[in-house]
Amino acid sequence: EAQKELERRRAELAAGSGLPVCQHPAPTAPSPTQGQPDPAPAAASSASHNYNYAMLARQHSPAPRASQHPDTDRPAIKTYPTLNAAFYANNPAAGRVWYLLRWLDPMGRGWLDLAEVKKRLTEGSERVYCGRRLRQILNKENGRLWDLTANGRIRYKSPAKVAAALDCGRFTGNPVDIPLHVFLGGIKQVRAHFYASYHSGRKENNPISRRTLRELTGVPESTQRVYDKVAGVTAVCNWSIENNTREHVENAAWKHGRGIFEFTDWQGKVGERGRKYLAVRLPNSYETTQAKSPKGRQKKINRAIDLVIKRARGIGSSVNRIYFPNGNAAVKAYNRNPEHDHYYKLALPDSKKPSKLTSGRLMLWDCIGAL
DNA sequence: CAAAGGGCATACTAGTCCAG
DNA sequence: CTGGACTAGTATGCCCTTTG
Repeated sequence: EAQKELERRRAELAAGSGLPVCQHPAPTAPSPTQGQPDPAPAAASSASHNYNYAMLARQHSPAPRASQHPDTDRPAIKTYPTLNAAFYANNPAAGRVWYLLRWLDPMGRGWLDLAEVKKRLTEGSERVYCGRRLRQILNKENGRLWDLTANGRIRYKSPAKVAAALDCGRFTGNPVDIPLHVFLGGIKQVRAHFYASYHSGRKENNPISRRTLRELTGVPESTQRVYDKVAGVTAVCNWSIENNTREHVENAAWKHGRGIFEFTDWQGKVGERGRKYLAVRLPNSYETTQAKSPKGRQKKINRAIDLVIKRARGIGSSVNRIYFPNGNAAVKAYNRNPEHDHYYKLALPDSKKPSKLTSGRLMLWDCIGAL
């Protein structure tokens, strides 16, 4: 049946060597404008703006928003993690379509011929839905993510407008490239990559607990693990090393409860070989295969969002732990404000031997405890 | 529109483990 | 009642997608 046919096509895409995608406005060459502000206009910007951007795009030829995925050399779509989280929570299918619309409009005109869109997304190598399903999605988000106009066009909205419509606030972190084939795959894959982009867009991949991730992305812990596998996110196990003087033992026990355990440093990563330390497990940190994308127009988008949404900024909840790449930075920060636990990286991770526990890497941290 | 099948997301429990 | 992650299994119900 058609269901099977769809499965087959997706399997092909997943196996995807070569990927016969997008012959026509295909942004194949690496963009010379990469790293420059993204010339994609806000969808609702004036006609003259559109004209200028179009000229610009024509001069520099390749697509403004689409870039090559460095790992695979396959085409990718620039996405915004904040938006991805909002799409995830609201309507991932529509989010997928919105990104694909931008992909299908490499000039960034802000509108597309509806018939053409339907054709591309329901037939051939970019097929993601059957005609009816696509219609449902388009109708449902009409006025929110795009406008279906009387003259047979679809005018998709700018990132800022979409952010306002979804009420997701300012864009944080870096934009993230998600390979095109992900958008052409199953909805699970799309959701997984929307989730993973949170990790990819973070500036430092410091430890962060599953719980916090749930609060930030809306993805429950068990689902995060599933998505990690789907989207190629790997967890790094983090342990904090405490000194094992009597005073410290009591201190650590008081602070961490039963979470402490004894760590024997056979390899001499911390000090002399074989010495024993108290250790505490910190939250995982995560590594992804998705590539960061240049910030481009993000500042402008955020400014536009601010015109719409007024919202308090800064750290909302109290922070207990702060992470630093090295001891110097931690000490400096600690001297400024000793009210938090300051952690810094102790040893380079052992990348050779995956442990039973993590099936991945291990990172050791030292802690300058809060006063 | 209605229906249907299966995929998918999610929650929950229970238990385990804490370098190689 | 202070850690945090992971696995596996079970259960449930929604959603996705297609079709009649």
